[in-house]
Amino acid sequence: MRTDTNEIYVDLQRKLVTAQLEPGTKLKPNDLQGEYGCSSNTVRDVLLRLSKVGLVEFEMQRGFRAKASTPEMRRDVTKFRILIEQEGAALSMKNGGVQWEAKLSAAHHQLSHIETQIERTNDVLRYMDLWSDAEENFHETLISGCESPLLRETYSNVYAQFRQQMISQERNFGSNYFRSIIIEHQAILDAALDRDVEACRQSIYDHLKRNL
Amino acid sequence: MRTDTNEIYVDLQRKLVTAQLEPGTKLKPNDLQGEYGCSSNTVRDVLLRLSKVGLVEFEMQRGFRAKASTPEMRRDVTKFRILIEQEGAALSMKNGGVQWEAKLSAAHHQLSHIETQIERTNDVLRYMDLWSDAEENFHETLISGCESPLLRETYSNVYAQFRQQMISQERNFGSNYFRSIIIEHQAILDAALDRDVEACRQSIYDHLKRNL
DNA sequence: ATTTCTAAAAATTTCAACTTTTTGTTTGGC
DNA sequence: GCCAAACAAAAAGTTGAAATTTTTAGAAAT
Repeated sequence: MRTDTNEIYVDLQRKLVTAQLEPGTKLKPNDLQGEYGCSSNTVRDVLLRLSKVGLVEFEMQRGFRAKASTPEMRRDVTKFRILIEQEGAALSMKNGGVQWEAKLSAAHHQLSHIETQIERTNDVLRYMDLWSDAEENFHETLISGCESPLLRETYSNVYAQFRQQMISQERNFGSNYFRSIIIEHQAILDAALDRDVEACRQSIYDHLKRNL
Repeated sequence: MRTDTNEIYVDLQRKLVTAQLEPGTKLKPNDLQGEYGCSSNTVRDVLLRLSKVGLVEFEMQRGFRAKASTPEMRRDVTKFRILIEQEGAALSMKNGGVQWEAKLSAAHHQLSHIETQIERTNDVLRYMDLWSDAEENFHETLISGCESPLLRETYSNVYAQFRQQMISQERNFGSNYFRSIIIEHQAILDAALDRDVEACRQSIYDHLKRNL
């Protein structure tokens, strides 16, 4: 009846990027242990692994806490995400083949479908999880042709941290917001498929600059 | 009489970046436990923390191994290091004050002193540890004015991985080698102090391109 | 000879008790 | 009344062993 360790990892990860565990919260293995019906040591293991992604801060003899969120950190993670995503996209445009174009096109189609639904129904909550996955998938697909495992892994971490930092901020989730990002995602896709590196860099910047 | 956990971390880290633990080696907590007079679980903790830096690979239910080294990975880590270092240096040149210039100048002075010694005496081994520290310090100081904790942390990890990947390769440690890098480090310093972003980007590239 | 299956061995992960360190509170001195 | 030392409570880290999983190796079957 024990929860699989990997499920604990995934569950904690989700709680961290959705701010169910708010930034700065102390994460005590002993408290969390109860939730999952495992020993505190197992939780400790999971938290160490989450600290690799940057969602959790670890300090020797002082335990763990959900990574803090400050205006400076939010600007930092945004700047860094822009850098990595621009570079990854540029490399993808250089190296990517038709297959990359196809995958990107598909990812965008799916994302854009969900975003249109949200805009029409104005029911953000209902589609939030779906949208989250699709957004991440689109951005990761964008850089997926870069042929650099290190860059991709770094991006994946930065994206997670970005979510974590911003989620508590984004109270601007009206349908206006989605009208904007529909256009922004489209601009990124168009530039990418055109292999217009400068336009793509610009549209990535435009997409994220509200967080600077 | 127990070894402090942090010492275990530092010791393993050193063995990893110096290839005393060769890339790809399986790292079994049970084997290493003996070396340090602690339980295997403590070693496990340390290895999880080292996997955050990217020196150790971890796979669930399959344990740990020193990160592998292949030509592709060496190229990847080099490309990525160039990217991060160029960007960090550019930002430092933009944001850095006199203090940054002073620290950079000092770091270079120290490094250049050691490199001159090595070139004269041709006794690489004797100065290797000193040189390693000075080289890392110079490059980290170069980007230290970038005002982005994330970029600095990423660089620190990438630098460590770079070392790990290259150490087994660099059999080109003759005095020719040091003659070259003395010039290269000087070029980086000069460009940085001149705040000539393009020249600095170029000299960073020139410094690392041999590994591409 | 190659593949598949099974049993033993080895390695990894989990656990709950124990030790150390940190944190917070109370008490006593100034 | 304020600071500091001592104490108590809580949290973090460590341990050795048990439980689980993966790997290895040998036997049986195709």
